[in-house]
Amino acid sequence: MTFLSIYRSLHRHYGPQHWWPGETLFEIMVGAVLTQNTAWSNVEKAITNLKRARALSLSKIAAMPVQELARLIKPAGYFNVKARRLQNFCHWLQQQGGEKIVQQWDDNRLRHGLLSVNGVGPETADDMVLYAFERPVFVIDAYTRRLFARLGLVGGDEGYETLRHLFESGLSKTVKQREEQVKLYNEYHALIVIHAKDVCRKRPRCGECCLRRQCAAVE
DNA sequence: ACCCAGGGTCATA
DNA sequence: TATGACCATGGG
Repeated sequence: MTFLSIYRSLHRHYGPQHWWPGETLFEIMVGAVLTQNTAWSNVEKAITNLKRARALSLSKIAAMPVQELARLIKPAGYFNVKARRLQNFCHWLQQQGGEKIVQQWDDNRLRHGLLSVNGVGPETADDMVLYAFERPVFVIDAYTRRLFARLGLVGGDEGYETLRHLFESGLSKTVKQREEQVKLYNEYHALIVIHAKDVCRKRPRCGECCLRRQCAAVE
């Protein structure tokens, strides 16, 4: 089995996912913070609240009292933490001159810039880099670790960057074009998440295919 | 009633 | 470097 053959199997089974759910670049970035260790259905409620309050914009979130922001995003959980994180991120983005400026940066500068924000870790940054800015980085999340550890392609306890490079180099042998990489990484991560949810709901704690925390041999 | 989710930070050793 | 505590809502 290879990284590419597994992708093909997932794609054949589930079909294209067209991620990320979100209408604008900014909405995708907000969603990336809100979905930290949280079910997407809860994030949707929070985003709906922001839209209804006409608060889903860089300037609004940056200027809003943090308490008010926390109230709006409450359904997403960890609302006090995430309100601070969202504002940290928006303040940073404003200081850089906004999306249009940051969009012109090269991949590495963009990634490191995002990572410099308190509350934006590797996965959140890469969600933004891949899905909002359409740059070729492979997103590593808990499901990805568990699934590929199960399949025996990785150990599972590697660091984030190590894993990311394993995936990227494993796929770059056949997919070399930058835009093709973006599409592939985009679909691949989406398929992994869909697959994990699918398998887990069907067979909780089966001890074999299930990717929940307690099922997985790793962790 | 329990398990967990598309993580990240901070304090401690 | 590596653990552990902490954050919190809502669905299965």
